[in-house]
Amino acid sequence: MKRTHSCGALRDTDINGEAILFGWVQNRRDHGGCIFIDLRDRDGVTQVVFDPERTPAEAFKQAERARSEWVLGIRGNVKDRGTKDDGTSLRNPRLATGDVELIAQEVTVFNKAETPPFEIEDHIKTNEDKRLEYRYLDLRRPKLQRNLIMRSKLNHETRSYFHDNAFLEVETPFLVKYTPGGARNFLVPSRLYPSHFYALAESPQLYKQMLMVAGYERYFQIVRCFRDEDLRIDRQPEFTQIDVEMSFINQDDLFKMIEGLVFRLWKEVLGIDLKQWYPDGTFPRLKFEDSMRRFGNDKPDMRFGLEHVDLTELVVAHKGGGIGMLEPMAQKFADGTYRKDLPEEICKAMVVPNGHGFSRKDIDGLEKYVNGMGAKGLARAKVEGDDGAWVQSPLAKMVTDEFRLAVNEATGAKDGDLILFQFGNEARVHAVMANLRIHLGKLLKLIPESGSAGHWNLLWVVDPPLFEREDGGWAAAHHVFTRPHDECVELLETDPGKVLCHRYDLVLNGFEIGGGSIRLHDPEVQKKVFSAIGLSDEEAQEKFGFLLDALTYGAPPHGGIAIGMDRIAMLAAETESIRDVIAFPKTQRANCLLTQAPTLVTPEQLLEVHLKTIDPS
RNA sequence: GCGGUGGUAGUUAAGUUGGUUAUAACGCCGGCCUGUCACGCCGGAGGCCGCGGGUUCGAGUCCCGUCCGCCGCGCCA
Repeated sequence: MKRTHSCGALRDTDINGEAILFGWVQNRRDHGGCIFIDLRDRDGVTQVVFDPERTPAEAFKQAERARSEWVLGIRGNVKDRGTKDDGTSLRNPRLATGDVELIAQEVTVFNKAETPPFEIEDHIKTNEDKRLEYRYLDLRRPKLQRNLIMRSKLNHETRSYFHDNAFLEVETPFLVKYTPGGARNFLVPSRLYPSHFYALAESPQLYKQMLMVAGYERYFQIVRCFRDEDLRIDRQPEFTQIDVEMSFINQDDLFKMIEGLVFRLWKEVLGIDLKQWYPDGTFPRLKFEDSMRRFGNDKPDMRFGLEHVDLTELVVAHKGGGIGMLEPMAQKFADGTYRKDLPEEICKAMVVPNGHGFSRKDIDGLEKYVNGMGAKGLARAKVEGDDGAWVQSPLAKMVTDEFRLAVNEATGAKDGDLILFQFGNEARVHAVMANLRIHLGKLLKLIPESGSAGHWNLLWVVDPPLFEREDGGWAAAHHVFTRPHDECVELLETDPGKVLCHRYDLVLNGFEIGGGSIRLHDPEVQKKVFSAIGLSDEEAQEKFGFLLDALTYGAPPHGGIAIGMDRIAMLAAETESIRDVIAFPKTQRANCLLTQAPTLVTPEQLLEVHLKTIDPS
């Protein structure tokens, strides 16, 4: 018996022909006379009819015995589904093959099946641990099959696009030298060198730069990366990047190349023309500083408003505006402890239009939410009447009229609106307000809980600072080979916090789907960067010596980007978890419920790699 | 590391102030049924209530510990 069609192939044009289908029993409906079996493969489902008047007795007996998930081969005649006696059609418009059915003539049972722990259907609700334990069954579900088929197309189009644009696909090592700083590495003990370890590559970053030095000019790779950090709904310990690096280009050239890729993927894989939103083929650019000010993070979801308003200057001008909690902060700006251009503390507000609909209980719920984010509370005020009075607000009794009116004006809040405030540590306020904005966006149904709702908002976030605060000093906010803006180079020594750099993130509907930079290839500037973060020449040499050496042998100007394939697939599949686009994902505690990895190993295995383990208790 | 939430039949869930034999739906098994397509009807089997301790005459329910799933914070250059 040889298969002639997939289970999703038959159409009314095949009527009166013969077909042989192989697949799994999706469903069996026994009517005492007729038996219907829905046969499923990765391509679809076809209804097979066992009719005592048209099906040989031997095949009919097989249908009586068959059960869910048995693997069958069925030869039969393709027939129109016809009509009922009253003339209504028996065709099933919900099925791609619903115009036809297969009248079984011969059945081969390739395999029987245990009753699966859950049904192989999209609509069945099963907890994720069970799904992961029986992942090979979960993966039979049409939804997951669609996701992985789509992901395969993303891979294919990505390769095709880069080959069309003269890129070379080059593989790089997974077993690499441990590099301190950044993400935690997985360690792999060396058998040949006692006490020595490889690290699993957290990305091919340094290798792709060396490929540029080697003159390969255009490199890409769809590559697995490993990071031993705690997991999230969009993070796995091993994940896939589209890794890209180009020589002799500037930021605009790189953007153009990646924009072309995203346009192509959406067109070819999803059938969506992004030109309807981005007619000139480019994505908008938003300065990091503006993104932080308006949205509180560097990956804003701009499908909706609820923008933040920075009130720090007002707080300072009004010396706290009568609100005791704001006074220490105002004082520190006044006496010069805090710089206005690099504030350590800020005050932000967000206006909920017509927020009077929020009850005390609703707002307490919001406060509970932000407290979970590390906030100390949620100051709020409902604006009422033509004079903009604040009501239902703990601030109302303290606030001066001048400050209240100034805040109303700055935020644009008017009668019926609700203002929410956060103040304190800059990073904390941004983070809390950014999360609160998303939370409210979903609560107010400005964006869906998950998914695009048919709206793809793409942008570049550009020009972030090169350094971030750390323990009173400065640390590299990105990798240390990020090129500062030329006009900022002298600030490296005088005012590192003000140095901006050629780093960029690609953002889609509030998810960072890619990030990269133009690299630093001038050894003099590189030294100044190391110096600013307190890294000595020796330390730099120890950590990155091989790349620093490489850069001295004629490095071309170069830059690149890494794009998160899992996140793109997740967003494109309109699913809320990265696990739905990965065939064999791990749990949030990085367990594999299917194989039980990680496991203990025997003393002999440990001895071979020269390790002793310590009982954590 | 921290916070939240959950773990009861194969699966998904309900289970009241602690109180008789722990429910339901789907699935499974058997019977009936010739047009269903998440078929329908009748019947049946199926339980370490995550695990370990404690309180109590009595624990699915209360307390302590622990393991696991999920969500978030920290972390992720």
